[in-house]
Amino acid sequence: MAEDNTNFFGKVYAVVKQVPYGRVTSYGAIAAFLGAKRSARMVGWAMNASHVDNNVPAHRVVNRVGLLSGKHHFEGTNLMQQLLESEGIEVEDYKIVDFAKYFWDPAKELDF
DNA sequence: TCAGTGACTGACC
DNA sequence: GGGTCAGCCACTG
Repeated sequence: MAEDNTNFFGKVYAVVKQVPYGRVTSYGAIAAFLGAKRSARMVGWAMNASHVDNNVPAHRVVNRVGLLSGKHHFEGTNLMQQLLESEGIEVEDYKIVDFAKYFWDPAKELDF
């Protein structure tokens, strides 16, 4: 399941859970960190499957430009944005403002 | 087994 | 600056 870091999904969950409060990362960054940069879609798919696991802050994972591409997968139409704003992240029109400022790179900040 | 699909990304035009 | 295409891989019917 989510805690099993032996498979790709498990690794994705493990990384996403390490994202600090008030920070965000991208699908590509996670994929690259896991050694599968070309498999960013799998990260997104993992998020799709992670909605059953509340411990996975999927709202902190956005695409490479900071756009909340997965907002429609959250219950409300703006739940994802509200969650980010509640963490002090500026979000405008479903897009993170100063994305680079809040960006958290697992390859640099994390060390598996 | 095969084909379609997707919460992505980079390259090209 | 924005639209399109191909590559990537797991899941579903």
